[in-house]
Amino acid sequence: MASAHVLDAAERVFLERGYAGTRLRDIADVLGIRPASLYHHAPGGKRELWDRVVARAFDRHRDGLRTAAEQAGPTLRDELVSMASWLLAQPPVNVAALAASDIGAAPKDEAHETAERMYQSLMVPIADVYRAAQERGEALSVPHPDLFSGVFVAAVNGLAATERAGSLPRAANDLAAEVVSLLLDGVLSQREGN
Amino acid sequence: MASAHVLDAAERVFLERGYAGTRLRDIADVLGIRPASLYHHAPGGKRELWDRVVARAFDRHRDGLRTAAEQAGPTLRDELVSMASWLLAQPPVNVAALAASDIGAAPKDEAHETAERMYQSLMVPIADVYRAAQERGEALSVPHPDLFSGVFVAAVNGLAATERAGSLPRAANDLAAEVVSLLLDGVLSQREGN
DNA sequence: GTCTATAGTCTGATAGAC
DNA sequence: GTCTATCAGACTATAGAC
Repeated sequence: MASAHVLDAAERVFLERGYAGTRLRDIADVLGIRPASLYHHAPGGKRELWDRVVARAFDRHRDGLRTAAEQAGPTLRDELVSMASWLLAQPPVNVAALAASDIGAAPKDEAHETAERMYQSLMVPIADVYRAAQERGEALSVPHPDLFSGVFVAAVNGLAATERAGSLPRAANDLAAEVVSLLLDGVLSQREGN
Repeated sequence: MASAHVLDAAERVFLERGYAGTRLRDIADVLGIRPASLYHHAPGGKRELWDRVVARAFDRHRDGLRTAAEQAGPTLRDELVSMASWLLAQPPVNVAALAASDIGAAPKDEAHETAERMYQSLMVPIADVYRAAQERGEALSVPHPDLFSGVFVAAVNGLAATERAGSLPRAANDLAAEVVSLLLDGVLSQREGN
């Protein structure tokens, strides 16, 4: 049960309004059915839909980020640009903010589980490529991969938000390259890429 | 009406659970009063409490950021470290994510107003010091102040979130200096400060 | 797989006493 | 300024027909 079609609709609404702000009615409207019909696809109701949506989104991010890194060039910069592009191309709004809004509301143990899953799916893949680059001797000045990955994800999401606000009209690939350059080279730098 | 004490309680709960996830009961519990009593302080009910909390928080951020910049040294780096420190010392959780959770839920015109207020209070003060530094010839490689301010706010918030997750135990001032260094110098750089 | 009908609960809000 | 009592509406969820 709970076909991809139903989860797509649920994800769209949950991402836009958060868990508490979403009514079953909203999801049903997107599908063109009645709220009661949702219980055929997800007997556990609203909470089951949420859990499935979050789990699927995090898995997608983990796989997408890993694949993006693998398909990219050999340098940290190439890998990060590829990952940032993938993130920027992702569905409207960021999964992290979505999950964070729920973390405050959900029971403590469930919140912790969500936070852990987010960490594993978003931070770890980035920290991994960063750590590998460190071992290759590429990245030096920021010792902690976790610090970098946290800032990276936040920066890309912030960039996406700023972009959608309309104040920065330009292409997605350019944006990815620009934010990566900002993090790798810094704003004071004038050096050429690598 | 709506004393600071009441707004403090409301802000604490709203910041933690978001607008939709907050019940008047929760705010009343913090104050040790009954939900109905809240209507004496805010006749407009939940929505009025929210509006006052958001307006006050944004004003506080605008003033706090401006003051932090003024009290800091003459360089962009000093100003940004001061601003980052102030942001990191702010109440639990970030105002941006809070507002964003509401933007998806609120009516379109109100959402636009909230977004505009957030932009004016968070992005503009940072973009201002960045622009001034550009005119002094300090910052070069990122042409758009809006791009930088968006990434800056997001990075600091992401840093705060990562910090609270417990994986990076260290002092707040160090964190501020580190994230500013990351943005100004980049991770590949090994140069000394400016 | 979707529907109607409805139960049960929660929540925002109002009225009026103290 | 806070209370009790209460209403009206909205929401999740269930039961059972089609």
